[in-house]
Amino acid sequence: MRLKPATRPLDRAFYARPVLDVARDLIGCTLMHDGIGGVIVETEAYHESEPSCHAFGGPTPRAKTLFGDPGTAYVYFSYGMHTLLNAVAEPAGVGAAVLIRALEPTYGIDRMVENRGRTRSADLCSGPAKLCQALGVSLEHNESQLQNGPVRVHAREPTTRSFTVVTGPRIGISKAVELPWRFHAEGVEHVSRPIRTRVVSRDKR
DNA sequence: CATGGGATTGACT
DNA sequence: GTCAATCCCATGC
Repeated sequence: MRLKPATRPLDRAFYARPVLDVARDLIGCTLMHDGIGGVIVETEAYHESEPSCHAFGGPTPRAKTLFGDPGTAYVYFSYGMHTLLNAVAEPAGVGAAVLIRALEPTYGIDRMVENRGRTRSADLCSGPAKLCQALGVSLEHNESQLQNGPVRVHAREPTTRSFTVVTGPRIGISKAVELPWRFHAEGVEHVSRPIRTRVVSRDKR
């Protein structure tokens, strides 16, 4: 059993691309915090041009992070109790980010169990708030850098199996619900909710 | 300053 | 399937 990813963190250029590309390509990469982490299996894209994005109303105090440098962590508090983690994408000045929605638990699983108060693997990181709790990601990490900060995203590891990426509508929003901006690895049980979707990338690796 | 709405989750019918 | 918990932040007066 490995203790940490063998690959380097993704660099700023990875995030400085169209947010849909970043969302798709984050599938299969590894999210880490404090020795705890897993393979990203589900993401959603948000962009200032559509009303479900927090950047839609411009750079308000909360949303200003979204307009910052690509690769910045955007962490915010939702429903009075949940923390959600995003990776800021597109060039600085454009408000866009990728919500990390689910992981396949890989590193520090015993500590995930501790943090979550659940034992089943599929209950540890199968949701955007669950994975933050499992990894200990909190509001303090807002505006930290994913390339070299406490929370990092590593490039796809050679040992990660190949998979197909599928896409469909985003979850839990009330505006722009029709956009197929949710991505996940097909057939993975660690997603927040399986969906009927179309294939965008087959046998990715 | 007062109000209302969530990019969710877990418990329950 | 339904529903409450709980608080930051955006909006409006």
